[in-house]
Amino acid sequence: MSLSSFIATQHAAVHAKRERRKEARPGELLDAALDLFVEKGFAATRAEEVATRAGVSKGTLFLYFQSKEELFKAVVRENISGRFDEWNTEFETYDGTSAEMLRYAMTAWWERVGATKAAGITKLMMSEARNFPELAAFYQQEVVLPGQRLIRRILQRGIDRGEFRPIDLNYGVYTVLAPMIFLVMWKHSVGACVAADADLVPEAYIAAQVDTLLNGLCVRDGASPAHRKERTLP
Amino acid sequence: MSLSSFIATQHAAVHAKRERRKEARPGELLDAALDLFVEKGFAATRAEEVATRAGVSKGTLFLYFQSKEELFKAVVRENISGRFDEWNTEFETYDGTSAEMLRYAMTAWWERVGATKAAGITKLMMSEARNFPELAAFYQQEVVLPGQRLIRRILQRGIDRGEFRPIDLNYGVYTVLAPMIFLVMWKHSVGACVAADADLVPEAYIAAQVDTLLNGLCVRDGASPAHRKERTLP
DNA sequence: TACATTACTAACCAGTCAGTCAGTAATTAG
DNA sequence: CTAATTACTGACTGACTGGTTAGTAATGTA
Repeated sequence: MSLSSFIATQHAAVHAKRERRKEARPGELLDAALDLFVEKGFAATRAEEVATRAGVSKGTLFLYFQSKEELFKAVVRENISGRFDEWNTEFETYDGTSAEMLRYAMTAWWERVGATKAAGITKLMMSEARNFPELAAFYQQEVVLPGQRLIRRILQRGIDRGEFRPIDLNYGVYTVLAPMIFLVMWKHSVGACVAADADLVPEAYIAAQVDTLLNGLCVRDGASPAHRKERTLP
Repeated sequence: MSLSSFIATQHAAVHAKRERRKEARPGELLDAALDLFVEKGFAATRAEEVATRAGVSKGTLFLYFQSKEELFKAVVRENISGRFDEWNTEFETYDGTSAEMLRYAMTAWWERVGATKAAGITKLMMSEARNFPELAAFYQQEVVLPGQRLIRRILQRGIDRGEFRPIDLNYGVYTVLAPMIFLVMWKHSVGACVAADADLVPEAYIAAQVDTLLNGLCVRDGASPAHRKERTLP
């Protein structure tokens, strides 16, 4: 829970007194909404619960956001959109090999997005896009397309430099995207309710995916990289 | 729509006459439920809609299934569980290379599962597991664990034969699983409502994933396989 | 202190939905 | 043909929810 919504909750619990804090409300409502949307999804989150967690009544929520859908859009804008500028410039100035760059991108993505609540929004959209087409279109424009462009640029760089094989980028993008989306989905579904999920450590998962992505499963013809152990045939 | 539920719908539409068909009802209800669960998810599917599509009233649905959750479990048992015996024996008798085997497994999975309505159940579970923990536990036992064991056996075979690198199988399983789950999620979310999805052809996607999975993104040191085109440095 | 403004609340509305049950009608038994 | 059985119906219940609004109380102003 964020500091502001903690304070809001304390206010609601301790003082029964009604307060007027026009500037703070939207932020507190957005924090509460993010928590609940991530935890329960869009459809299953009740407007009144968001309001209560933010320390206000349901009426106040609809005073600041004209509908539940608008509330959701505001949450996306607040937490996801606008991060892509930062990422794009970061990768323009990167000067290592493309393999290193891809590894860095995927590990950094986990630290800065995958492991945060923002990733819960990705899971939510994958889950509920079909039932809320307007939100899906919004998210597609605001998040998916920018993300795909970024991945494509990394792969294109590797191919241009002769480091990566000249694969079809239209599918190569998904080769990078799929393991990340899968991890988010898994952590927010199975991971949230099945105990047996402890054996999927995100950092190790990402490392394993990058390794296979770069080097493949098959044994190699050429020189052995350090990580590969030799093995005798049975 | 299956033949039986088509007949049921016709009955409901044409004859207003009430019929007694005790043996046919469960199957028709399960067919209708599968369609609707796949299309709208578990929570968003209304019991009455299932009944109507099966050509009966809501009361009749609850005559055959004691609750919506039990209806869902029956759908899973009918459509998914019990397919694993067939798969296991099929792979026990396979005698090609492990690379071929993996490619075969993933393409066959798409044809026999991914492209069918059954895959919609996978998407549903990933989406709603958190809100329905009991269903999640059921699905984990009935579907997820058997599936993971199967993938693990394929990879283990490759490693035992010296065809695959000796990777950590606990993560290797996800290397194979992730692209398939991602495809299902994508097709059932973005693919169901965003037009720009036409550029993801499942068969080509699977082929690209298998290729990268086996050979990696990086250019190779050794001899070129047939599919790899040589490319001059810029 | 008196009045005006407005952030905020709580009761309310209209609509939804899983699950129930008294009753109806198709079928079978006697 | 009558009576018993039972598959089936649809109206109903009670709980819930997004959104509205009349009214309340905190604050500013004079």
